[in-house]
Parts: sequence; structure tokens; C-alpha cells
Amino acid sequence: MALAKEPTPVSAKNGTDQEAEYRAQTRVWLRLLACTTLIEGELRRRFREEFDFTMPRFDVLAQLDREPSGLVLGELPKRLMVSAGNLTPIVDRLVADGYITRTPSNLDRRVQIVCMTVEGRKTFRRMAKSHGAWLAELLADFPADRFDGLIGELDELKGAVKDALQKA
Amino acid sequence: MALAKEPTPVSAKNGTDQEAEYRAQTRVWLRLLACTTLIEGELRRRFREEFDFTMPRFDVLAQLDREPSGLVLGELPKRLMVSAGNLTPIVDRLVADGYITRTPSNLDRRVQIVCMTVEGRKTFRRMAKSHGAWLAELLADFPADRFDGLIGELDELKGAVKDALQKA
DNA sequence: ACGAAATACTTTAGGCTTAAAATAATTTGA
DNA sequence: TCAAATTATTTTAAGCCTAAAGTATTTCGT
Repeated sequence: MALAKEPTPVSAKNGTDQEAEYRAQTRVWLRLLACTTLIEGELRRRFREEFDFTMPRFDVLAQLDREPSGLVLGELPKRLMVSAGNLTPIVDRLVADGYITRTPSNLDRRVQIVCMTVEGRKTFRRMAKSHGAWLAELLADFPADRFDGLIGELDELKGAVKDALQKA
Repeated sequence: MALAKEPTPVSAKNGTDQEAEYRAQTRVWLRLLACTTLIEGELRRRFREEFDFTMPRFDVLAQLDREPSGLVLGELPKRLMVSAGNLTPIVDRLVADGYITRTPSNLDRRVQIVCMTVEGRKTFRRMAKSHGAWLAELLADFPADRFDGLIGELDELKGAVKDALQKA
């Protein structure tokens, strides 16, 4: 079933079946994208209106909230699945605003440790509470007894995509 | 079950149960975001490497491919769920590259009609074929007999979120 | 010991995205 | 009729995002 990257994959299916399969997979992708875009747009709007904050900034704080002793800066791009260069100005501004600190490591002068401040933690907790409530509101009409099933499917999907990326 | 936006919602659940429910909904959201980010990043990378193209540009062509007689420009922001201002430079460049045309309507001089060129259609079809194959490759490890179920769940999720947004 | 490779991070250039304000054309209603 | 509201689109300002190149520091191999 796995298709090669090269020109014409050897497939047991004829053209029509292959097209049909492409369509099913495209449908999954479009649904996924639509759900994410819809929710993300609303969350972004509320973060801006209620807290004058952005989601990337919130995401950084969320990572640091789980690490009382701080994090090596280089750990953030990995966890947040964004590029390192992207984080520089975001971290800069969080530092300037007093929500986090950035201190060079004594052991390795290339490395920096980022750590949430008391003020940052307070602000984060307030926003996180709203974030949870917003999600609860947006997902309220989805049957609660099917959450676990959906979570399972999405976990499996994520695993399948990761495996495929490994192979590529 | 629907939570009010105001300070303390009247809820039948106590604090602990509410927290647990928030967590389930947060988990769904994080899974959804992770899957989308993973797939989107890989598709973006391949579009750039193989075709020196971006996904937003592809998305515009995909809409126009379904409309042989062209589309009113204002229809694009709605279908693509992006802001109108966003599209101006993207359409500009697609016109400059010869993939689409933009012609003012004679009936209403505010309105513009965008339409794919022959060259645009040819280029789009080539890219769409790869796009389908890439998705097939990325989703190959997900059991084919569960696609329809997942599509159904995502459709329902999308509907639920849309309903919630309507109410808000 | 010391030059080369690797690692951590920043900078740059280019494109996407939004919200809000601006421009231009059309429609509406008194 | 004609001023006000509406509609279609563009512009602007600010932030996010990536890839690729640059800087500094450390580690590795000889």
C-alpha cells in the first residue's frame, strides 16, 4: 500500500481505484485542516481580545509552566514543532515583558536557560483557565462519550504520519 | 453543558470534574493541532522543493479549478477561510506569473473576476496529482477501513464547532 | 595541541496572516 | 435626488513562520 516517491509507483490498483483512494485521503486532510483552522482562528481572536496575547506566546509559556527549573532554549523548537529562528523574537518579547528570564549557562556559553517569572506564571494560569473554558465551549456540542475515541484515532493518525515521515 | 462566557458559569459539575472535562477537550485540540502541523509542514516543504510553490497559492488554484468560468474575487476569502486583505498579494503574484487573470466586472466596477489560464490549469493539475500522492504516502499507515469513520467524526466536530461559534 | 566538525543560537530575506483603516463604487431611503 | 450606508477591494502595521546563512562556542580526531 505504501507508495514510492519515484515517478510511477508499482501499485496493485488501477488508475480509477487509485484516484478514489487519493480522494478519501484528501477528504481526511481537508476535514482536519478545516477543524483546526476554525478552532485556531477563534482561539486566536479571543486571546487577542481578552488578553492582548498571541497563541505562540501562550504556547511558550505553557511549555515553561511544566518546568519549574526552566528549560534549555533549544528544547522549545523541538517541543513546539517550530523553527529555532522563529522563537528568537518571541522569546525576546516575553523577556522584555517580564514573563520569562533568559540566562546563559555557566557550563556551556552557547546554551541559554529560559524560565518563567512569578509574574509570568500568574499571567499564564489566568489565560490557561480561559483557554480551557473556550475549548469546552467550542467543543460542547460534540458528544462527550466520543472524545476518547476521537483522541485515539488522532493519536493513531499522528503515529502513522510520523512513521511515514521517518521512512521518507 | 454549554458554558457561559461570563465569570463563573453555572455548572452541574464540581471543580474537579470540570477540570477533567477541560483536559479531555484540550487533548482533542492538541492532537488535532499536532496532526495538522505535521502534515502541513511536510506538504509545504514538498511544494517548495518540488514546485517552488506555496500552499496558499495552490489553494487558490484549487478553488478556480472547479470554476471554469471564473470566480468573483470576493468568493475566495470565504471559501478559503482567510481574510480578504491576505489574498490581494497572493492573487497579484498568481496574475504576474500568468496562472490566473483578474478582470473587472462590467456590471459592477467594484467587483473583479478571477479565472485560471490554460497555463495555470496545466500547472495546477500536475501539482494536484503530486499532492494526492503525497497525502496517500503520509496516510498510508493509517488503516484504510477507518478513513470513513474518521471523516465522519471530523465532520461532526466541525459542525459542532460551527454551531458553537454561531451561538457565541 | 589544534584544526575541523558539530552545536546553540541569531540574523536575514521572503512570504503568510490578521485587524483596522482607506479607497472606490453602488445601493438605499428620506 | 442626493447624502448616508453598504459592499468590494486594497493598504498598512505588526507579528508569525521558514530556510539559509552567519556567529560563537565546544567537542572530536589526530
